Amino acid sequence: MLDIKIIRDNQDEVQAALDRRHGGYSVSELVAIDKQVRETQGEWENLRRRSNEISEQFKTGKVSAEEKEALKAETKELKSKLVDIEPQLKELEAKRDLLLQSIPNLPDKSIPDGADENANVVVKSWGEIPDIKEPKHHYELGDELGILDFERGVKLAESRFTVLMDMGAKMERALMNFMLDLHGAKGYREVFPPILVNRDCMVGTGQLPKFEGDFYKVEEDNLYLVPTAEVPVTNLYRDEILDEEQLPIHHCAYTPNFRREAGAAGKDTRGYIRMHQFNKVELVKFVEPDTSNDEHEKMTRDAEAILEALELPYRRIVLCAGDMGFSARKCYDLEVWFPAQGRYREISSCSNFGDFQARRANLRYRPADGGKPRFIHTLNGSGLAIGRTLAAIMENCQQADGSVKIPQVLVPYLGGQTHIRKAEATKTPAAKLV
RNA sequence: GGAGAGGUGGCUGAGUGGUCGAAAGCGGCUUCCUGCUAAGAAGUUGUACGGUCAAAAGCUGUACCGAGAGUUCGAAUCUCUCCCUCUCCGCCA
Repeated sequence: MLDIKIIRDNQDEVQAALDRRHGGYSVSELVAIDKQVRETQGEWENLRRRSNEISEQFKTGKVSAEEKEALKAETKELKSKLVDIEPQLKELEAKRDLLLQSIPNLPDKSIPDGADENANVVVKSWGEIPDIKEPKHHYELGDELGILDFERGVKLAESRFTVLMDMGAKMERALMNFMLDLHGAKGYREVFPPILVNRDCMVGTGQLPKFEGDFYKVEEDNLYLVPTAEVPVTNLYRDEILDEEQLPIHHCAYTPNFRREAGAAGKDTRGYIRMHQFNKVELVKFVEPDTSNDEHEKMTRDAEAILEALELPYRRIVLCAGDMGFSARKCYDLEVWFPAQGRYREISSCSNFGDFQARRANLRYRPADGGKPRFIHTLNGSGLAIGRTLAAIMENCQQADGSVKIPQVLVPYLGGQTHIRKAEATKTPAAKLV
C-alpha cells in the first residue's frame, strides 16, 4: 500500500505514475475521502478531549453537587454526539482503507511505458536454442514416457491437476532439492512454512482484498491455501521491528502453490504449464531501502543461475508499467525456451516491491542510530517454478530416440541416472543413499 | 474433543476504577569514569494518526495493555461475547 501522506501531498505525481499502469486507477476519490476522514476525526477528537476534561475535574477535585450534575449532563450530550459520529468515522476509515489497499504500487521510473505485454522489453538472452527436428511437446513426451498422467489427475481432482509418475515424480523432487541447495549455498536461509495461511497474510503481501476470487479458501477455518511461498515467507516478520544488523535477510522456500486460475479459462489447457497446484522454489529478501535495487538485480541473477546450471536457453525481460503485478515497483520475468511451442514462456518473476508490502504487513526495522522504525523493502522471485522447469527440460533435452537427457547437475540427485526412458520408467533404481 | 491458565511496551514481567503510556529488569541511545577490553555511574528511551510549521525539530490533541460490546463522570483494572496462546487429559502422523 502507498503512503497516504505522499498521495495527499503529491496527488498529481501519484496519479501520473498510476496512469502508466493503464488500469484505470484514480486517487481522486481516495483523496476526497481522506479529507473527510480527517475532518470527522478532528470533530471526534474534540468531543473526546472535552469528555476527558470533565473526568479530570472529578478526579482532582472539589466540585459541588450541582456542578457534578451539570457535568454529567454535558457528558451525556457529548456521548450522544459521539454515538452519532463514530459510525460515520468508522465507515469513512473503512472506505479509505479499502481504496488505499486497492491502489497498486507506483511503477519505477526506470521501467518502460506500455499497456500490455507487447511493450515488455527483452534485456538479455542466454543459451543456444537447440536444433531439434520436429520437437515434441512435453505433454506428448510425458505421455509416451509414462511420467505425466493428466487423465488421472482429473479423476482425482479436476482439470488442471496432474499426477507425476516414476521419473516425473523423481525429477520434480530432484529439481526442488537442487534449487534449494544452490540458493542455500548463496546464503538464502531455507524455510518450510505453513501451506495454509490466515487472511492477514494474504492482505500483507497484496493478494487481498483486490483478488478475492483467485485463491482457494478453507471457509470453515478461514484459511487460504498459499498461491506462492511469497505469502507465508514475506509475512514471517509481519508486525515486527527488526534490528538493522539483522538485514538483509535472504530466504528460500519450497512450497506447493494453489491458484484457481480464474480468468485463465481456455489458456494453456494442454500440458503441465498452468496447473491449479504446482511446485515452486521462491526467493524472498528483506533489505534496507537503499539497497533494494541492487538486491533486485542480484536476486534475478540467482534465479538465472538455476537456468544456466540446467543449460536451458532463456531470456530476461523487463515488464512495462502496464503489465506488472499489483504490488511490484519493478519486475523482471525470466522466460525459458519451449521448442515445440517455438517460443519463450515465463518461468520466473522477480520483483522489487519497495516498501509497498512492508507498509501493509507492518514490516519495519530500527536504524542502527536508534531513530524511528522504518519500513523494510521486500523482494521476491521464483527460483524457479518447478513444473515448468521439468516441462522445459523435457522439451529442450529430448533425444531422437524418444528419451530425455537429464541435465548434468541433476544426475547426482537421481542416483546417477542420465536419461528418462520409457522402459526405465517402471523400474527406476533407488537413489544412491550415501 | 474435555478441563484449566493466560494474552500488558523492542524483550521479560508488575499492575490498587482516577496520581497509568503504564513499576522493575533487560536491551537501545547519550554522557562520565578506569591504560584498552570487561565491569561501573548518571541520564534518556513506546507506537500510530491528526493539528501547528515551508520543512525538520519542538509543541500540542486523540487513540492504543488480544478484538469487539457494556457498566461508569472516568476502565489495562469490573461484566459479556469472540479470537488466540499455553498446560493437563483424550485422539492421532
